Amino acid sequence: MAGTPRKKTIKAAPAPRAADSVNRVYAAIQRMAVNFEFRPEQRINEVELAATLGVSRTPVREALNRLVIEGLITLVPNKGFYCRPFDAEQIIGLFEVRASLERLSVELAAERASDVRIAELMDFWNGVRANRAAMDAEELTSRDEEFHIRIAAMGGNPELVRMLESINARIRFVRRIEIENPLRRTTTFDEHLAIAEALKARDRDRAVACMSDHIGISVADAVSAMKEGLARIYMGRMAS
Amino acid sequence: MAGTPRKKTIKAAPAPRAADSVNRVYAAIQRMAVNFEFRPEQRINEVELAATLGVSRTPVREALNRLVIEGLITLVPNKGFYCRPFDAEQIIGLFEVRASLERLSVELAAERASDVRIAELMDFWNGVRANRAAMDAEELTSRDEEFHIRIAAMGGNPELVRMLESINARIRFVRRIEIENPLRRTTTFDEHLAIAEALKARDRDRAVACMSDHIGISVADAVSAMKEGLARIYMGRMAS
DNA sequence: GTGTTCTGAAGTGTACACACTTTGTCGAGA
DNA sequence: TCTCGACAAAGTGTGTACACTTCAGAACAC
Repeated sequence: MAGTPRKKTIKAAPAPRAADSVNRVYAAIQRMAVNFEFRPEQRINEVELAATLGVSRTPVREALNRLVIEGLITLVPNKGFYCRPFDAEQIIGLFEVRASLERLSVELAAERASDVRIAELMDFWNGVRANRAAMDAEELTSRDEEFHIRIAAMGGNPELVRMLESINARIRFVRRIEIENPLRRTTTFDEHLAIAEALKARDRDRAVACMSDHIGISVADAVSAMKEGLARIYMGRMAS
Repeated sequence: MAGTPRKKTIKAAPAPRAADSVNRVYAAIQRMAVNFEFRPEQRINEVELAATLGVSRTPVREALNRLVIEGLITLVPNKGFYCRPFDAEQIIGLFEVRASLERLSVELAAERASDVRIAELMDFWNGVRANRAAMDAEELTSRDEEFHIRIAAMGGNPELVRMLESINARIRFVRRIEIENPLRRTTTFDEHLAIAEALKARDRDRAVACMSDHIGISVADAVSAMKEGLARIYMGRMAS
C-alpha cells in the first residue's frame, strides 16, 4: 500500500530509491514463511522473489538474513536461502519453550499488572467471545495471540514479549489449524477467562495452573494439527 | 588470519570474491557488540567498519541486519545502525527470561538426560573446578555458560539451546564482571555441583530449586555488576 | 550399460555506483 | 543575537555488474 508518492523526474533515472524497501520486503517474506507459502526446504530464488516484490536483490537478501536469525529461513552457503523445514520435533520444542515463557508471563502479570490492565484484558476477551461467530480461524488465532501477548506485556518485560512473538510466528501455522477445531475453540474461550480471573484475584499459583493446562492441551493437540498442516502444504485444496 | 589462499589471476581482477565474508563479518561484529566495543547507542559507520574488516559494505549490512534481530544492534531508518543501548531494565528482563528457561532446562534434563551425559557434566565441572586458579574471568564465564548449555542440550530441545545462547550473548558483558567477584566464583562452583547432583539423583524439584537459587543470586548481583560495566565502557582503564 | 570429464546455464556472493537523506556550517536578514 | 535558508559533506539505501559455485546433462571412455 501507500503507492509511490515520489516526485517524478523527467529522465527515466536509473534507480530512484523506493523508500523503506527492506522493511516492506521483510514483512512480506516473513508472512510467506510463517504461512508456509514456500514449501518446506524449498530453495528460494532471490532473483524471482525480488522481481515479485518489485525490488532488487539487495533488500531481499537483507530481509532474508534477518529471517535466518528468526528461524523462519535457513541459509546454506553457496546454495542459497531455503524455507525452514517442517520439523515436528522442533515445533514441539517451540511449544515447550513457549509454555515455560507463558508461565513466567502470568507470574509477572499476577505480581505487577495494574487492576485496570487486568480489567481491560477481561473486557477484551469478553468482546472476542461475543463476536466469536463472526470470526474465521485466522482472525481468532490473531486474537488468541493478542490475549497472551497482553498478559506478557503486563509483566513489564519487553524481552519476554519479543520472544513470545517470535515463537508465535513459528508455530502460528499449526495453531491456526488447532483453533479450527470447534471443541478446541470452546475450551480456549473458557480457559482464557479462567486465566484472567485468576489474575484478577492475584492468585499467582492458580494463574500458573490455568495457563499450564491451557498450553498443555495445545501441545497434545499439536500433533494432529501438524498432520493436517502437512496435508495442506503438500495437497492444497485436496486436503479438505 | 587465513590469508587469501586463492588462485591468483594475472590481471589485478576487480573483486575476487572472498569466500564466506558474511559469516566472518557477522561473527566479528557480534563479538564487538557483545563486548560493547562500540559505545552504547553509538552510530556504526558502515564504510569505516567495512574497511576495518576488509570487505565491502554489502556483507557488513547483511551481518548487521542479522544482529538487529538478535537484539545486539538497533536500526534507525535513514540514520543507520547503532550499538544497542546499555539498558539496565532490559538486562534485568533478560535475566528474568533466562531464569525461566533455565528452569525448563533442568526440568527436561532431569527427565530425559542419560546417566552418561549427567556423569560427563559432573566430570566437566569438576575439571573446571580443579583448574580454577588458572582461569581468568573471560574463560570462566565461557565455562559457566557451557555448563548451563550442556544441561539445556541434555533436555533434547535445540530451540531452548538457541534461545539461551542468544540471551547469554546479550548478558555476557555483565556476567563476566559478576564472575570476577571472588566470593561469587566460589558460590558458583558449589551451586553448579549442587545442580548436577540433583540431576544425578533425578530429583527434579531439587534441581529446579538449586537452579533457581543460583540464577536468583545472579540477578541480585547484576545491578552492581552493571555499574561497574558502565564505568568500564566509559572510563576504560581508569575504572580499575 | 556405467562411470568420468567437460561444458554451459542458472544463481549466489560481493563489490561498486549513484541517488537520496540527514546534518552541520555559513551568511544574510530582522 | 537569533532565526532561517542555502549549501556542502557525510553517509545510508538500493540498484547493478560481475566473478565464482553449483548442478544438470552431453560427450566420451571403458
